[in-house]
Amino acid sequence: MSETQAGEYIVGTTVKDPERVEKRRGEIIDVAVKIFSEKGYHATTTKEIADAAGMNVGTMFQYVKTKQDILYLVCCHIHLLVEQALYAVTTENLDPMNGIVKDITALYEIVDQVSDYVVLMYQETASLDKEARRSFFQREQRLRNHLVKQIQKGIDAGVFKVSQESVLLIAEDILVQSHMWAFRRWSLSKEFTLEKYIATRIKLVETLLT
Amino acid sequence: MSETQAGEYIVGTTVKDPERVEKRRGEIIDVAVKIFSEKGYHATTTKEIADAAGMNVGTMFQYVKTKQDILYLVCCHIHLLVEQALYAVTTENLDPMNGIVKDITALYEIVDQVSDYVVLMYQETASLDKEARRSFFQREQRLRNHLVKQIQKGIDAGVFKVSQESVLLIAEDILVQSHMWAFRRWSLSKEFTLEKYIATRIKLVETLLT
Amino acid sequence: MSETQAGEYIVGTTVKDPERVEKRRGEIIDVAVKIFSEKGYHATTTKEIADAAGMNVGTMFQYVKTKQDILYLVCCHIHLLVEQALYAVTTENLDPMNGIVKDITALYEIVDQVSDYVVLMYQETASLDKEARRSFFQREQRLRNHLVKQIQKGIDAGVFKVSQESVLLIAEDILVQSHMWAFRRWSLSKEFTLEKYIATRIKLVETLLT
Amino acid sequence: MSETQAGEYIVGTTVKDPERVEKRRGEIIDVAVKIFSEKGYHATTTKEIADAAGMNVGTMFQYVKTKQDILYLVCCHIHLLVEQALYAVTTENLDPMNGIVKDITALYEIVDQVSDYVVLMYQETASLDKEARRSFFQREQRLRNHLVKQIQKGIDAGVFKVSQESVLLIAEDILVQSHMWAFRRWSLSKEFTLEKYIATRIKLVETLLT
DNA sequence: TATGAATGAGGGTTCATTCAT
DNA sequence: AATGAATGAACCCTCATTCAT
Repeated sequence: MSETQAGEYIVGTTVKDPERVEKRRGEIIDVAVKIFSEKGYHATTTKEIADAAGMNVGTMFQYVKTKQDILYLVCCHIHLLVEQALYAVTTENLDPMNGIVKDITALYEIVDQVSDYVVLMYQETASLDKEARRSFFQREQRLRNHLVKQIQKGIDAGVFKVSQESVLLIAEDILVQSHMWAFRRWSLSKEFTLEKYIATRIKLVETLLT
Repeated sequence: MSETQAGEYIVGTTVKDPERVEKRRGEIIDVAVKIFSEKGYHATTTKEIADAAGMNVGTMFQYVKTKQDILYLVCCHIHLLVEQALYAVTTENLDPMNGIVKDITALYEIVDQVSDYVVLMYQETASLDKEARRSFFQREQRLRNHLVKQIQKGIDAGVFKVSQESVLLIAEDILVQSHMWAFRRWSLSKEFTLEKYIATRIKLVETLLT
Repeated sequence: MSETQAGEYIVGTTVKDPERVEKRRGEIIDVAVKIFSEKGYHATTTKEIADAAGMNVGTMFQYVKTKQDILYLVCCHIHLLVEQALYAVTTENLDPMNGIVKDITALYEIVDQVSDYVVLMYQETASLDKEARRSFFQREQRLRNHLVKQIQKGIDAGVFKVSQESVLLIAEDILVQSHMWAFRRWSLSKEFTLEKYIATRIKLVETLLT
Repeated sequence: MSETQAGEYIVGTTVKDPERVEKRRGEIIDVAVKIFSEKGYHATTTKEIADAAGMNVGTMFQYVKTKQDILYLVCCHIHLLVEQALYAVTTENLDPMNGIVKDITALYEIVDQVSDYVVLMYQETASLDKEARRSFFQREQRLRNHLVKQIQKGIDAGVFKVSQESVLLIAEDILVQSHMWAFRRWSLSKEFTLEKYIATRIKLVETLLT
């Protein structure tokens, strides 16, 4: 019944101590995320990253096997930022509609905060190889499933009136529409502020769900 | 009142005969679109393109100034495929809802046909420089405005009941959701066929518009 | 008794009419001399020259066999400018010293006028192949011999008191010192105007010769 | 009072150990000087230099940023050869004329030894960009100033009778006339051996100075 | 574990020259 | 004689990765 066909992509290292790996990779990710989103993955040099991380190239390549690994770590990191922001909102005690509204708000706000990173994630995901990409998609799926569950709760509670097949699509839409705020900002920001965007979105989702 | 802030990005050439340029560029685009969508822009060599186009590298670079120019031509070409498919449907004599439905169907069907290219367009747009990207976005805007007009007609006819600010968003959504069928196919195709996707989308858009 | 060991280097052409060749080459030289002295021989493109000459590349290569031919023509042209300016002064009726002075003055003045070209000639002469270079050197020799004769006249007249072996060197010096005004202008112009340079030179040459 | 308008041109490197840089650059210069003077700067390939230096291209480009940097190093190296040969002669205890004679002899002898390199330096100096060229000229000026001082000593001692404005010109001449032995060897060697050239030059300079 | 010099294949682009029209 | 598109070898430089210290 598991939806994940395979294990997670594992980034190799020659370093034994897992804590050190975690810490060093954190340093790498922190700078890589910034440089990648400024110049793009391909235009960024491994040396550049190492320098910015205050680390030697050789050292960096002990915590990571390839440049692509860094991209994978970065993509996962960005995704985690979004995921954690979403999971941080408690919707337990709310009625379903308010729950969804809170989720959407949280989602769109975090995307707004890290929109450069979201754009990066969208564009450079293609530079991952099959394995890494699949593994990354699993994470994305996890997030969507969270939204599906939220909507399902509303249906089960008799509050949302929406066909089963629409549920999935609406969940996908909520997600993609948060990303849209990043990757179509060049178009949307001409007409919307974040607040107006969220408000309009919420109104539309209410129309759809009830 | 013009929405275009600047002229179109012009791809340079040293060849004087415009017809020849058109023809030769067509040959370049045809192969580049395929290779790019198979291997990605960065992984593709200019020589590879020239070879595939049955052309000398030097010759190719007379019709194009940089590798990026090829990408721009490719992106525009893909966009044009979508645009033309949309403009080909006649919705003149239809009632607004049927018009939108026909538009959506046409849009989603063409995206389905060229979905690899649409993904390419999404990902590699970032590799264009500012000028070229802006110029490309103008084209995208043109397409969205077409949808806006279609919706507006429905509103003016009193058939669609939707706030002014939602119009733009719905138009953007229709567009992005066509792209979604390409760039989230890995997720959507688990649950949807194209037909089911279109049908569900239409149902949702009917809910929204009426 | 001829000092030229071999014939002149001949620049090839496929065009029959010698007058047309002369005229067209004149057009080529006129622009090439300017572009070469602005950007240098290697940085200049044959197409650039053809364009500037209002000529097609193909056409140009009918009046010239290689790019180097253009350089050769240019070098000869520049040399001719200097030579003609020198030959234009009449020193027939002057006493030897005044003759030399007039020669020097003419020489230095023309070099001043075309100093960029002289620098070009000095630097790019090396880009000529053996044949062309030898041929060019013959022209240079011709000019030096003119000066040798002038000095000799002074010696024969009993006015100049200078050893036979010095004659040649002094002639070479007069020539090179005119070039110096071009190729060491970066140094000389800090202390000298053209007039002062000429005056000082004349004083020195008077010391040497008398 | 400083004659140097700006700092020295600095050749970039990514290698940290300065001693290694010195050593490796020495290896590069040694082969480049030879290849350049055989084939000319433009006709020489960076790979050719690296190969000849028993170095990887990539390695070479860690000690040098551009091909032009190699040319700059080469020009400076050649200039240094000349400079050091000149500074090596001790003229302290000699009377001014003998001092100058010793300087000239040393200068002309070293130029004779490295005449191919001197020609190279003359011709390719133009291929340096503004910065590098200016920096190179500073070195040249240093050398000339050394000669100026030597002459000045003679004037101060009352041995040389020569106007102030001539001093500079004579110093420049001594320098250029040493170079002449290289760049007009094709003409001079027909009539002079090095010894005869030096002897004649010395006689002329004596005439001028006393 | 950290350092940083070495590696070398490869990539985008240029340009003198030719040749069919 | 003029045109201008075609050719393709060649060039400078980069950069992910390794490995000896």
